[in-house]
Amino acid sequence: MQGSPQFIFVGIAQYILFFKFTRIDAVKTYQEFKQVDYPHIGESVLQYWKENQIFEKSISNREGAKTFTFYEGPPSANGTPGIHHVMARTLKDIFCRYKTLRGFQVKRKGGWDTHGLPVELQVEKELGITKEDIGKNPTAGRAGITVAEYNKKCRETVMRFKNEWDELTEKIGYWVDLEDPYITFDSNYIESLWYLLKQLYEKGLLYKGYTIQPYSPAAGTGLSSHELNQPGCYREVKDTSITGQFKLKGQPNTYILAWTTTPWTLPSNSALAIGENLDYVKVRTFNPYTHLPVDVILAKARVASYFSPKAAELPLEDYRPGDKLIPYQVLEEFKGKSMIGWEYEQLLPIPGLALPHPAFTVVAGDYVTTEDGTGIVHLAKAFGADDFRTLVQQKVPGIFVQDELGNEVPVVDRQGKFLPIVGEYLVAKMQEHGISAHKTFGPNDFYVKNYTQDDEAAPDYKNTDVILSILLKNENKAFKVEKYEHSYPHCWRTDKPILYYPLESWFIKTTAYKDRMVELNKTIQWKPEATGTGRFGNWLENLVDWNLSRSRFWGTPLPIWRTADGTEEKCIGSIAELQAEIDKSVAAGLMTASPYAGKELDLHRPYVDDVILLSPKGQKMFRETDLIDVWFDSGAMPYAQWHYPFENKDVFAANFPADYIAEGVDQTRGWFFTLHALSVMLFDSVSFKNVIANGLVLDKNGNKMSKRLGNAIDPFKTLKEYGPDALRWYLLSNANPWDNLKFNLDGVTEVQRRFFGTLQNTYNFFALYANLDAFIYRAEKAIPVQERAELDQWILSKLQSLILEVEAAMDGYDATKATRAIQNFTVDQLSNWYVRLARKRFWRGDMQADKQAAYETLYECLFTLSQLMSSFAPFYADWLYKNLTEAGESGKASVHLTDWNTANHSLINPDLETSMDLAQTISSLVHSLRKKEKIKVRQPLQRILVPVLSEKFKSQVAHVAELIQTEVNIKEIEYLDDASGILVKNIKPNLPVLGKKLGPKMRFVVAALQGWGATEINQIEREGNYLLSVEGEEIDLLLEEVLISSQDIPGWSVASDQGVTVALDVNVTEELKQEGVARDLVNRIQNLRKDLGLEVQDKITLLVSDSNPLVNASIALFGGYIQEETQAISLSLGKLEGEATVLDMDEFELPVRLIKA
RNA sequence: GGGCUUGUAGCUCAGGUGGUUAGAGCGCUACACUGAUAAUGUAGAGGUCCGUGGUUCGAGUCCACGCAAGCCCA
Repeated sequence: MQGSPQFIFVGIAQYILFFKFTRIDAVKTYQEFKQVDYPHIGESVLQYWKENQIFEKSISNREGAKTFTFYEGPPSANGTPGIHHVMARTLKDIFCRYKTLRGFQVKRKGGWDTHGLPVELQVEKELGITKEDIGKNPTAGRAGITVAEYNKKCRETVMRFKNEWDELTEKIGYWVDLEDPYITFDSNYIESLWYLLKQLYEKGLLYKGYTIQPYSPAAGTGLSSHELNQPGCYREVKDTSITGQFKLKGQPNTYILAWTTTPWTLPSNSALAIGENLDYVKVRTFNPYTHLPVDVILAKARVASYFSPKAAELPLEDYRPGDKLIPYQVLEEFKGKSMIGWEYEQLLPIPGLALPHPAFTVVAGDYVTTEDGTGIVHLAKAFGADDFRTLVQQKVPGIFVQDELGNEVPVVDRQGKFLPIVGEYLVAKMQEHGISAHKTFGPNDFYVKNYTQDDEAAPDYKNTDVILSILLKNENKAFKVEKYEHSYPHCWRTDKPILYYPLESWFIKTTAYKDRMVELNKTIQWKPEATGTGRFGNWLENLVDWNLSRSRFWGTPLPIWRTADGTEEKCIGSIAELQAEIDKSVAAGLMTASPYAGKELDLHRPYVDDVILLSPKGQKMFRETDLIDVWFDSGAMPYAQWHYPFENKDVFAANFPADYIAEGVDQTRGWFFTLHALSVMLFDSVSFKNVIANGLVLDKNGNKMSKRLGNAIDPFKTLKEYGPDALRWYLLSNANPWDNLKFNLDGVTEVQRRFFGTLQNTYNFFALYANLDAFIYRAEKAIPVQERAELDQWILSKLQSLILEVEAAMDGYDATKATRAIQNFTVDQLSNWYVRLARKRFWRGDMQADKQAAYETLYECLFTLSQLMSSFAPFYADWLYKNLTEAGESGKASVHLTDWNTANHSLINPDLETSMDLAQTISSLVHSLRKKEKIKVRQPLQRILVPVLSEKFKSQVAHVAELIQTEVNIKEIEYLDDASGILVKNIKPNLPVLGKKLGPKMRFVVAALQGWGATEINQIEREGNYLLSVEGEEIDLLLEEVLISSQDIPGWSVASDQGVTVALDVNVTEELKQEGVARDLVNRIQNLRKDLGLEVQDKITLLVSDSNPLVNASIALFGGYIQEETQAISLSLGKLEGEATVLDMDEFELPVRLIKA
């Protein structure tokens, strides 16, 4: 090596390096690492990125390039981040990094979700107050807080853990712009929202309507679901339940039975719901109250609850009115589906409450069960959320009347009593049926629950439900009436039962764009696909209008002002418009001054509520007090993050729609929907083209992580122990991100050991020898691939295939495939095969072409890997990249600033890859045989036999013969072809091919082939076909329809796998034995060297005891080899006197003396 | 209750369009290698492919009905 041109060249490079980096170990151009501290790599690379602004450069470098748009779904910073956030954020990060390498400019604006109920609840809890206290003065015994103070507190709370979030984001290497994030409480952000709301308003898509909510007539207020979940709200109560008889039209004397625990809703019945897949029966029997014969319909599974089994045998004709047992007979059975559309007569035909078709028909309801009742559910549109939704979807009208303003109102008023229209009917019916009660009822006295403090213990006490049930019994309209104990929600303030009641809300008419949303959804690539077609697609198919209203305090106010009578209203679409309207209002004298005069503009409550505007007709308009759903905030981020359209119109245009977004699958009806809905309604576009909906991160036993149970994984602790790269790699490679992940730290350890450890070993191996040989990679001086060894060509071929595989996976948003492919290449191909077989090339001799080629090949593999893996393990990849490139000074400042190296197709050599596969298979088979025969690999053997059935196969094996020979320590490979005459062939049907041709006749042919011998096989091989007679039919069997293999060599011990068969010649000749001893000797001396602590390059002298003829013969023949391997400058046989080491040679002992030269 | 997802070795996961003997890694057992060495290799054991029916010459794969777990919605 001394004096070679290569050395001089390298020497200069080192010289330069010495001064540039002032390294102490200046001879070493590639850094070597004994142990690797992965967390430290994460920290130091992060530091490097910060100091050199690598993230900023990765974007500014791509100025003018095609854009790849990513939208950040804003997290809420009022809680600390968990391990599942690492998953979500990693998933977001990798595709942005990948696309950057592929030449796109990828801007990623961070964002924060700041409004909403969770924030408010947290503040309520911390202040020890409830919703009732907000906006009230403190009074005796109660806290109180102004809306202004309350919202101030919310604003403070919501960013409380921003620092933790930012820290996590940085430490896991999620590149997103944290300097200039969008914040949903920002005035500019809200202004954009107002603009969008006004767009919807002007399209007529914003309207005020009803939604069925829990309502307390006693308190006169709606209750939120969280108020309803307060402990003690649900109580066991006894209510009158009625099974009503609804008379069918077109089927004489036939009734549908439907059960309700709220009889007061029966006057509002307008449909009946069945379960499409449930079984129903028609039963002939008698009404237990009127004793009239009736045919009734109910779910088959409920028959036993309505009829006594003892009565089943009784003949119908024997029934006498008053009999305890009522006979019954099942007439027919059918599926619920067949009942859809059946018409029935209105149960209570109250004058003025008639409805047109399709009212009073049977519809399908997905919530119908056979757990209680009749398996048929009575629907009253005004008084049940399910009822309302079903009837809206089925376009069935509900029972409502018009109030004096022309608005539709239910027949129960806000005090919880029937309107006179029902009251009058009931008064008349009570007279008609002679029903007496504890008091005289007037038309205005029918409260649906006891809201009037009536004494329930009073004699003859009857509530509205009871009165209704009596009259239904009398009119042959009730099949069963009984007290029923169940759990029913009560108002936490008044203790009175609540009603489900239609309350006013603002809606976005998403249903108007349903078809378009469905259509555009089909253009989105969902990962996994089923979330798009199923979960999201089905949701769109069953879309209802978006209820926008929230009766809360901390959120985006609805920008609609209305007159008190609701006849005039105005929607405000910008701050400027608001200012102008305020000015008008002030000029008209409605306000003395603008509430914002001299103050900072805050569009939140309570300030915006102080604004009174002037209507066109000169009336006062007040803001509708509702806030809007926070999901509108986040769904509008494509526009509002840029303050569109007030600023950045061009930026928005260049970044809409997103190419890619990712969030948890729980966002399907949340962010994914609101993004989609708004873009379709406002821009007739999707808002994202590709989306990954990731699953949950569970603990290792598959349970939900929770801080309370203590099974939550702390991301910061995990990062500290394992570093970011192994963690990210584990999250991505272990399972598809859309499946739930059972998070197990052992898995992270495994990734670290198996993948990163192996890669690191490979790098260390390279660095160690490259430094010894002073090798530095120079692309321009590299040896052309076709001039390199076959092994090099092979690994480079594999490498190109890997690049293609990673590209395909990443272009299809499949990170798991990509990471697994990289890992398999690194561990199986590069480390366990290439490096192992090529090792000797690195440590032998001078720096000739073969050795240089080996270095270059290994370097190119590692270099390419650093780029391929950089999206997934950004810290380690950059560190590896820097270690590889610093020496040559050829690299960029970071792997993340490089351009993607696409695959070189000309280097892909499928034949060579097949050959190498064969080498691996054959080696494995020989190992297996050696084990079976108990002959260790160190013992050389003469030959293996390989049957070859084609020339191609033979040449493919011959190609890698030397490799196999070295790998399994044999002298030669002998090929057995047809001519040898000793092959035993096997024939099997090629099933996929033959199955299509033969179908049912297959099994006869399969049976026939099993009986075949050499004659038949030879014939079909010779002639290309064979006429087979089965079941009296001639079948022409073609050669390509069968598979012929050789799995046996008579007289030999063989092993087979994947159609390859190998036999091993186990005969150990004297010379082979001697060679074996020589190798054993080398092995023992190497161990001795190591025990003595000798360095690789240390020379020794060796004296071997002249005591064993086998050893003597071995040394005579292989002394040179032994000396070379053990770096012995002398090797002599003789009598050992004094100090000697006794080597255990398995079969004998051998004293030697080893002295360092 | 509905929609969707998942169920394959002790554990984590692969298994286009149905094809004969269902694979990998970890773990376990044994052995080998020893100039990548706190590294590595090889082999072995380990399966009712959640269950039951069905379609088919043939089902882990397709269909139906269940069971179990999870998410979302009621």
